[in-house]
Amino acid sequence: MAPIRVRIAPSPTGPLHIGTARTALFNFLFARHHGGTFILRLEDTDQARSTAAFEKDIVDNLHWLGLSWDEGPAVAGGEERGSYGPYRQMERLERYAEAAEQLLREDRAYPCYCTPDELEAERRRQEATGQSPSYSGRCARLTAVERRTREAEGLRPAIRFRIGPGTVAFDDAVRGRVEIDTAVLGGDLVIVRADGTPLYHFTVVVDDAAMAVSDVIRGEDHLSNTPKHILLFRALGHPEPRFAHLPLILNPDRSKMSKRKSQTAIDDYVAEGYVREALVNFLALLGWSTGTEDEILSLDELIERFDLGAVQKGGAVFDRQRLEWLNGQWIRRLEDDDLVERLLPFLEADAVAGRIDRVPAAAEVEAILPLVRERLPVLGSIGDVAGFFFCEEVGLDPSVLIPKRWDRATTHDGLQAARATVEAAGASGFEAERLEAGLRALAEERGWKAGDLFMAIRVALTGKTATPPLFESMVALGREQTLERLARAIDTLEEA
RNA sequence: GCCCCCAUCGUCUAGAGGCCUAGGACGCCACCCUUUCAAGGUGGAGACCAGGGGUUCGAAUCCCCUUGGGGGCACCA
Repeated sequence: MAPIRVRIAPSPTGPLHIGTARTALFNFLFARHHGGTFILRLEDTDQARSTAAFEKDIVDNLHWLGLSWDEGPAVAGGEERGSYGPYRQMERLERYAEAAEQLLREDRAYPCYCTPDELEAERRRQEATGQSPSYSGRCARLTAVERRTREAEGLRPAIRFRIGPGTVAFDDAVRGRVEIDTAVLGGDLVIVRADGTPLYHFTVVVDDAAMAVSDVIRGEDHLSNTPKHILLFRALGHPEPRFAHLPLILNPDRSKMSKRKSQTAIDDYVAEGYVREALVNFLALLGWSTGTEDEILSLDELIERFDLGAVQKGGAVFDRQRLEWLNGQWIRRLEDDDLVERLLPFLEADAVAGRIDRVPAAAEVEAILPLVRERLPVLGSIGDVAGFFFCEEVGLDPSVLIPKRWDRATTHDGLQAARATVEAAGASGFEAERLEAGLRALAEERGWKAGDLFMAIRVALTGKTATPPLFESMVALGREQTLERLARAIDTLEEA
């Protein structure tokens, strides 16, 4: 059997899309599971929409996800590796020209002089009469003389591939046998534009053939196009690869996931603080499952257990809540120093945005990790959860400062007593258990509910009612800061 | 319109004829833990397996039809 070679072939006409990432992942898992080769090919023949910035976004984010490829551009705009290159379609133009030439020579393709306007009009007429849009084949039987006449008129032809009668069948790895009548393919297919640039259905086949791709694993949106590809493989005299069409990722309304209805750019998820492990884990389980009840799976585990045959046929709705849960699971599993390193950029962003006053050192972040770890649904929440540690002052709203069951006087009283207690504990007593014991004793002595006292202190120190554990937070904040913030809260109550 | 694909809790899914009075996870609800928020633990609600016909001793699982949903039909990818 030929070696396993699969590819992901994004076009740099937009940022890396969730769906593309999922297709890349499945190709990657398949290749790694079988010890095959994973290829990245950039389909940049749509020059009007392709940009270097999108290429960078795609390549960088694929790297970020950890989906390393064996052949293709190593980095955006950079060198390529692999012996089947080049891996950018705009650099493969001669090959398409040659292949088109071959098809022309064998009369499996022909020049078509119809203009876009004429074709558009034809399509309109067909739709108006309830027919399905299909090229009439007007230029299919032009004689050599007729062609010369048109050339003499200065007309530049597109090239059309002849779609013969019959039915094309293939065995899809996830769907089983699929048969499609070629009559339904829309007529002879344009493979090269009038300006000489090749079209997708053509380049994909020429390249998959040239790159010896063994398995084409892609989204279900290509299922209906597969017969065109198979016909092209045959015309080119190349054995066709195996096909596997993955179920689509869906918007909440079950339509194909789109930018309009969902957040589709991987980069946006990165920016919010989703970790690669969670995204990969989540995407892998969208449309595939291990058949067991295991849900938290690392990339290595996914590789080991991946099975194309176990892929679901129906589309899967992208459920953000489930992704968020998985993200929390993975954040809890990261090593301390790793998590710190991933948190730092978010703190830097918070500082730039003025949400915190300074960027803490790695050691400081590591020190509060136990306090914040299980409170981070995404890395980007670090500012909300722990920002008060890195602010000079905290915003104090008297109405929040005063606990529900307390009034202003009690709160003032409570904070003053608390401050005295903390101060009396001294530097040596500034330790979570001692602080808690001292403050509990204070509450008891004054007949206060400990929870109320703690809440007043919590808000005084953090400005919020939902925070990491209080006493550990006091320790992390330091004695001086704690006393200072308590004093400021007391002042605030006096002024209000 | 035509063609293709699909169909188990709201969502992701387990299920390859008897183990299913359909299991797990997310979300939701309750309780426990608890200084708040999380996390964690326990329990619960939630699917007449889209509907109807077959096949079979027996069907979520096989076949057919219907319905519903999705995708594709470009000189986009």
